Amino acid sequence: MTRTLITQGLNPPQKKAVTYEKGPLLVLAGAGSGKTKVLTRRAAYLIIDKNVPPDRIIAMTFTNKAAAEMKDRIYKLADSKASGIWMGTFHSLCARILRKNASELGYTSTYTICDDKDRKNIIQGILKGLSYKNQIESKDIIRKISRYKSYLIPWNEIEIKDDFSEIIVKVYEIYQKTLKNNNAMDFDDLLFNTVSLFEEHQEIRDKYAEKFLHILVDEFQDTNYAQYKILNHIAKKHRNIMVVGDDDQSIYGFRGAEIGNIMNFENDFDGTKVIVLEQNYRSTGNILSAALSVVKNNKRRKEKRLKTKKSAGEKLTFFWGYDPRNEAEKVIKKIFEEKKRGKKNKDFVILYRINAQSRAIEEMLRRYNLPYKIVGGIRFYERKEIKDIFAYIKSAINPEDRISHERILNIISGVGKKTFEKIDEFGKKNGMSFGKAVMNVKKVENLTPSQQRKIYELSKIIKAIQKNTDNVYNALNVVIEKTGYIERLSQIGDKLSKEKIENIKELVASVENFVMQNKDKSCENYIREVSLYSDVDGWILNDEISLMTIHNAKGLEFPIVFLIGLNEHLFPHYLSIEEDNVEEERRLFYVALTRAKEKVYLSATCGRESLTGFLKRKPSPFLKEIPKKYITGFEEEKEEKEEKEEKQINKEGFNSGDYVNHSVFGKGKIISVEGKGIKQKAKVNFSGEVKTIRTSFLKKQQKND
DNA sequence: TAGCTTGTACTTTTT
DNA sequence: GTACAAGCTA
Repeated sequence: MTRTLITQGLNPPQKKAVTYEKGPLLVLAGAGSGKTKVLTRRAAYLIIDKNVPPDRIIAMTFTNKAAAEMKDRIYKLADSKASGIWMGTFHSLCARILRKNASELGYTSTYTICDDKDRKNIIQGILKGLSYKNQIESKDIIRKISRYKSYLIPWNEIEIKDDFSEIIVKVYEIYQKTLKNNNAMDFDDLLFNTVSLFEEHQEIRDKYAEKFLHILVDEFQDTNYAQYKILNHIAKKHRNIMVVGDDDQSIYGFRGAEIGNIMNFENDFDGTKVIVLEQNYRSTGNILSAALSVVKNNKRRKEKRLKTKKSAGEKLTFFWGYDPRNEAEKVIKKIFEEKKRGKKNKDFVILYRINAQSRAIEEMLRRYNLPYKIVGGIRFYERKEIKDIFAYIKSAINPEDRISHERILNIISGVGKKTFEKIDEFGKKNGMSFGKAVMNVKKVENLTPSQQRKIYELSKIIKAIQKNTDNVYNALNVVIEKTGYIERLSQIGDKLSKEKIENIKELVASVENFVMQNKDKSCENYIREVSLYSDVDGWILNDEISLMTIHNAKGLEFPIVFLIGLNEHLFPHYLSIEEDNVEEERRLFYVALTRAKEKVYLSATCGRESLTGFLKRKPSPFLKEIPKKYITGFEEEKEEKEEKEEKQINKEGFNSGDYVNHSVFGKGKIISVEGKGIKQKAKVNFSGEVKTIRTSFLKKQQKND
């Protein structure tokens, strides 16, 4: 692509940002203002127009998906000239730097990256060992430790004030030592250790600072202290750092994101040029105005004048659901209406505050046979069967990794914790890594002959994997063939096992793809990449309705957005109120609305059934912040009336023998009825096919219908 | 040591 | 209504 094309179609401030010459640059980019476009065009501009070698440019994003999209777009602009550019998430780029310099910190380059589940297991083990288990929850400890790490505070620098902080420091210390013993790091360590590396070895820091002529940072409002520090280090020499962000979209405060980083950038980097992008290209007028009216209520923000050239469009539409199921059913009704007007499944996204809210929607989508995809939630790579398979490969490449070894030992029937400890003890006595101890299992005392035989078989499998570590596809096939993992699953033969086999097949396909697309096909490279993958990343859009949390939706756009569960307690979440974080929740609401291009549907429930009866819930206070001229269907007084109507429907008596109608299955005859109220279920015969269905989904039929 | 059963607590957001 | 953990038994 030529110079003129690189700046073609850009508005003046965008063009200014893309072609900015030298020094620190802060781009305040409102929602939908072409943030990614500016970043990718600038990268292409530097490479093609300014002849900057691509490996001297580093571009940091927050999600792998954003990185993949940027990569894709830059290659479209600059072709193979862009190859070699450092592009990825903060975590993946740090992992890369650490892999090269691991020995300086006492790790090897094959170190393992622990995911959340590993972390939880380790912490729980430590709590058990210290008999703190009943005093404190692992969840709280994990949060605290993670917080300390994101502020770069090691365990031995924490001031002990009370019993609680004493426990935390103790657990933190043991946790770090355990990780080190396993040649392992968690997500926070990737950032923490990169800073340690730079600060303890200035010559290494200087090397990277010299190397990176240009630094480009996306979603700057979500950087935490550690990330900010990393940027400071690598920007030290050339100071060509461009950060793009929107303080109104800062929604990761709980993870240590510092909105102050964007507020103070100008102070920290002398001579910063500020460019503001205020032209929104995504949403219609009503959507943008509604979103801005809400976020305007935040005190801590930079004033902006975001505008759109699109027409006002339809108003936001609000509706009540009696309870989450009824709300879900109404969402689906709206989807069918929109589909009649020509919309496709992939045009819809259903957003919610917390993952648990997906259940009611999911159930209903399945009932109506609508294809959907949940983005986030249980991540593919955190599934048991996938972690098991990976544990074999991880054990082969990192002999210090006890966690993975313990996992694969446990798969063997007749081998458990006791056996693991015996091998561990043997290894420690003889100065061997755990992996080496496994290789010498025949010398371990007090094992039954069958245990010895089985573990010896395992050691042969590990050796076979080690012969194939340069190609992860071959290594994976060794694992599957030699362990008989799939055979064992198919012998169980239930629905769950079949699903697991499908997941493994999906894994094989994705590994095959990885091997085809990457020069470095090694197990190390593959594991390092996917350890940092979240579910959003592998996300391919078929014609499916998307379901995700608002957090996961950041950076995405859809023609039609449903935002459900707009109730007190849930949104803003009650815990965030306790933590005095309502402004962040309001920004989250802003992010949700600004995902929409054409239409926003908002909904709340009157409450939900609970053990103590019907629990009434008020609407979210954010709804009241939307001026009436932008929204239709929301009147607080109406709440009561709607609720009564819903109750009436549910009171309709259903008896066996009644003829009923169902919106999907059609006409049927009730065989039997069970339960009362909203939970009432009926067995219904739909022309031969008998189904059990909640009576709230049925309509009574007049005799001659 | 493994698998089954019972019980209980749950429910923020994620790289 | 689920997911996980602890406890019991074979």
